[in-house]
Amino acid sequence: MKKSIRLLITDDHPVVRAGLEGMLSRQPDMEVVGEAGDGAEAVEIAERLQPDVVLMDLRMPEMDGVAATQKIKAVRPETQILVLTTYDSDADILRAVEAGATGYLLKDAPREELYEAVRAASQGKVLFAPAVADKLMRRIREPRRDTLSHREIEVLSFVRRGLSNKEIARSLHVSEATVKTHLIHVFKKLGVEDRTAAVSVALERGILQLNR
Amino acid sequence: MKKSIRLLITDDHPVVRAGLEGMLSRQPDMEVVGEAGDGAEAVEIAERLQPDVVLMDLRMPEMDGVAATQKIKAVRPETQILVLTTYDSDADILRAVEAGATGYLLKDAPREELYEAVRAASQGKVLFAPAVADKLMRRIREPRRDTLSHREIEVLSFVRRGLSNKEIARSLHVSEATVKTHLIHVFKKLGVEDRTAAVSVALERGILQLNR
DNA sequence: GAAGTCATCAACCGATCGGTTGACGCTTAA
DNA sequence: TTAAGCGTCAACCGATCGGTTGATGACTTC
Repeated sequence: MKKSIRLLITDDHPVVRAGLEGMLSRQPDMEVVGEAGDGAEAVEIAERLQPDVVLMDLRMPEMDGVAATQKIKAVRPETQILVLTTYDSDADILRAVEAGATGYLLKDAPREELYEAVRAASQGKVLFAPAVADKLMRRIREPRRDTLSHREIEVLSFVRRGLSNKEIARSLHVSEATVKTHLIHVFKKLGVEDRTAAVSVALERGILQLNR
Repeated sequence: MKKSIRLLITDDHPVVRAGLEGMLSRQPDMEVVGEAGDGAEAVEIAERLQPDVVLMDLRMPEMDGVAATQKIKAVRPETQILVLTTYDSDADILRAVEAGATGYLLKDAPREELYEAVRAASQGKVLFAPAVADKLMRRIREPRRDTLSHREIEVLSFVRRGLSNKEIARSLHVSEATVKTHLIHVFKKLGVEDRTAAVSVALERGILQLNR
């Protein structure tokens, strides 16, 4: 008899946890050993139960999926993290991969795709949802002109809140000229022509978040 | 023996459908008679199976939850629609209620809350998640200064895409002065001082959507 | 040590934006 | 019918923005 894959499910929605639990525990070669409702809980339980694969949501209270992934990987690198989320923004995908995720699935994936992904992850194989793989490929092909620096993102986040260049300059203790320079760079990188479109594109790509 | 509540589950995520199915069909007084993956399917199945309560997601391909709710209510008004979604934007809530939803729950609701909501809905009782009720109350208390007219929303959606006033004027076949007037009104209604903040606030409140 | 990126600043330009005031016709609600 | 809201437009103003050129120093990377 094959040893079954020990799973930890992490998601802040009880409905989703129940769904995953039901679907996965019915597979003969899988076993759900725990559930967590936020990132902090996931880290704690993963350490205690040492699952083979952690299914990880990204947006959660307390600690988000990326941070939790990093912590789990730091403590026990052989734990495989399979990100399962609604969001397919470039920024989310990249951050998850950088944090050490073994795979990236979208929640609208059909059941079979999910099973396969869990099995692949348990063997350390890297597997992405087709839509996600697409995004990654495109990102690699076109030289990423949209890698904003920290400062640029910081300035853009003030723009999002409706501050003028002058106000941003005061907030950051730099001159207005500096703010303008940053923004011009942002426009070029994002391929837009004004601040409003820049904010819009940044939100779409997940460079900025809607809440705060 | 009490007659059990006949349920139709509508959600584009297989995982969520499985979760709801598992949780609800385990309740002695409930029975899941069908599942739908989009709005169009929901309308079709609801007509055929005549469920007591339809659990309805809002954002779905083909036909969104609001449209599906309207159609189902039009054909068979005694069907109770319980909206179950991730989004709690004012605009979403209002549109759902206007379409005839009997209740509005968020997906992060605990199991018990869900069970109660289904039972309440089956009797035609109106039930909202606490967070949702909060939003509705606040909306009623503060005179809604932010009810944008159709035209204003239209103009704002062009602004979001980064068009200048002149370009918007051309697109809508009106003068630039008109566009400016609309925008000034938008700023006042949303309580902001420039176009970028207006877009940002509109996105937060669900007046504009990120995609398209 | 050269090349590249990043953050910083200055001075200047024309275009655009935000705001005001005032106006007209239309429809809906009070 | 009076009021209110909507959509349309004009003319005008000062402030802001987008863009350019050019420059400096710090820090990596090769």
